[in-house]
Amino acid sequence: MGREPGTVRIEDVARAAGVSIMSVSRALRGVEGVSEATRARITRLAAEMGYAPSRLAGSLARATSNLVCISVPTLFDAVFAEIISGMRVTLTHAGLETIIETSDYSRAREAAWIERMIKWSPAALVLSGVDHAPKARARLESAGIPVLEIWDVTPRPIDLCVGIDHRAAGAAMGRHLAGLGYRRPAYIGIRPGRDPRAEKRAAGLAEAFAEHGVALAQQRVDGPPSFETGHIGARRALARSPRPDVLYFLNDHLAFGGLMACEAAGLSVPGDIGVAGFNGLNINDVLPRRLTTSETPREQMGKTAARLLVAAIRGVRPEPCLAMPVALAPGATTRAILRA
Amino acid sequence: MGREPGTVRIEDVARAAGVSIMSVSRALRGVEGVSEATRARITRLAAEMGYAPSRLAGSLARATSNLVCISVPTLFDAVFAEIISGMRVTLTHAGLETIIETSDYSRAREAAWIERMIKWSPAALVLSGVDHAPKARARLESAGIPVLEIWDVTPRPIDLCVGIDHRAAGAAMGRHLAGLGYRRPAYIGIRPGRDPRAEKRAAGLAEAFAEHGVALAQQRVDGPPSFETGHIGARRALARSPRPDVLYFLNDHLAFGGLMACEAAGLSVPGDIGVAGFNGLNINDVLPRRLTTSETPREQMGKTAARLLVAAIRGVRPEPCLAMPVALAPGATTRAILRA
DNA sequence: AAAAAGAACGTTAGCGCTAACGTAGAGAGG
DNA sequence: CCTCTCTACGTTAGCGCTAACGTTCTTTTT
Repeated sequence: MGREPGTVRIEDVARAAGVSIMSVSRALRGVEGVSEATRARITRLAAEMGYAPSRLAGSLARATSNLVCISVPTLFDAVFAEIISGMRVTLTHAGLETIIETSDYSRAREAAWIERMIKWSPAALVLSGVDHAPKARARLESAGIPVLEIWDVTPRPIDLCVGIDHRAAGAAMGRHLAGLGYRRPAYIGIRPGRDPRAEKRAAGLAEAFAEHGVALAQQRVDGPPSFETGHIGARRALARSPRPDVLYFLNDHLAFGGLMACEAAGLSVPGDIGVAGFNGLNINDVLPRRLTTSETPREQMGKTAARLLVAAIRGVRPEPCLAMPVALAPGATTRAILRA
Repeated sequence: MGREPGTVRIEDVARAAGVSIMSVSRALRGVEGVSEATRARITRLAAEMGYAPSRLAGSLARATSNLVCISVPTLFDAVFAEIISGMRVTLTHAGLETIIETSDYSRAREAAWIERMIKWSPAALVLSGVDHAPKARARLESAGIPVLEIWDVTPRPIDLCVGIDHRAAGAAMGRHLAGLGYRRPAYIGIRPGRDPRAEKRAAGLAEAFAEHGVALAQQRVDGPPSFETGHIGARRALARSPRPDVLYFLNDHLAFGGLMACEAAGLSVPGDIGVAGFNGLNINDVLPRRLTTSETPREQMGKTAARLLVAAIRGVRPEPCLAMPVALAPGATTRAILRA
């Protein structure tokens, strides 16, 4: 309850300007109901006095804050940093503040965080993916807060979703690789259940190869989705018999680690084995051989998502689900043409 | 002002429990003044009713929130993600919520953000580096909010600082490289003024070489601190005459890009040219030749910083400035021994 | 010129919570 | 038996702001 002694309150500005606090409130919020002359005087005075309107009080009075709470699995992967970066421009422009959480691929952590965030009366919530704890989904649907799901798509989003079709992306890569004549594919990923999007891509890949009567081998590594994990996964996959002829990694991080492992094992890429990743990270721009990958529009996805979200916050309900394009980017780590 | 219809208020819980709202408040906050039986009953009821105490109202009444606002230059670089990750564990455990901002290496953006954050009555602010806009510093000193500066050190922090001595780290690398016989060093970085810490490292390196009467060449690239920027910078540096015999990059990202550029140019590393970076990123774990670099304790720094910050929030003033160790990590991208 | 309309303010009543203080009743001490 | 103290509550008065509704006073309309 202690009122900070140095704090300038709206009342102080009102007194100094010789008006009521409502005029100050209206003037500073840019709301109608004050003459331009008065508004200018108040604005100047407020700046001089170093008045900073309390968001706590304002949000409490309006029963909603300008916070947009964003949950991503991790920030170690630049992918989510890029999506967030894309969103921020639009959100900041709309006067919204962002809170970021990293769930470390845990639904329970995401659910607990949602519970905490609701207490802030946020303007909106942004979740990564479309697979959430059932409790969390129920809570959100009853809370009436706009929810945006990013990075994945579903026909039944909570409110809005903007993402990519991971299964289709995996299938596209699968068809591409199968078309190049690969017949002993292996997927290198982390423990199942951690990253649902990666599982969908793997499933898509498996589907595509299944059309050729080929089964997908899987090599799981218990660890974070890192360079090192790809390195380990590749080493293990290479030790298998028969040796895979192409490795599809969870993402480009793992793929790069895997590429290093293949070369360290004395294998020629793509001569002896193919390597493919996912995302189109910028490490690709400096590699002597570009990684075969699928390019995802992270920044653009963020921008689009934020635009839709701002509209939703303002009461517009646009199309509920938007799928962004994924571009297959054949590189030099897989064959260029069908091998006879 | 609209009271959301579905919202459960503390009053609703109080009525249901047949007690006053203060008992509910006390019970749920774990404060003394309620019998254990009553507390248990209230806690159970609150959970059943789905009551979520409003942080807005609570923070307003207390005149301080549980928000810790953290500003970092970028999240594209995993370095800051790791520092944040280290801090979060401790902060979350202490019941603090984190807000993250990326300033994109702009003091003006940092200053504007500080201004916005003050309106939330945060429990503390965390800034990256010790070089801030003068206005921002003044504002913070008068606001009475605990401020933690991370990633760099200074004898005169705003409140607390936990970081590393970048000049010393640069000097240590300089002495190491000079000791290996390198005499035509070049620093590859981004536009001066963007990253003050990198400038300090470059200055340290220059100092060390100056002791041998050697001047440091500099190659600046106008761009983000990325793989690509290192690639471009290295290409340009290699075109110079005389050609440098060792390249010290802003960080490991640039260094890796530069390493690729050197190899693409047909140079042998470390035979023809040495390459050194900074940070000790985990990409190093999968490279065929480890990059010569300085390892920084990011996660540990975050943990330590958060511990100090929590203490400061609770009113304890520990040592104001803490320097963490930086470990020189000679790799295979520089000579192993002095060349005759 | 009287009535209606509109601009530019001010007043009132909260938003949902907590600090500080008040109070009733039980138990202890003399 | 009467204080005294302590526990377990309740009551009061805000925290700093905004929505909704008044109140002037000027301008427009008929």
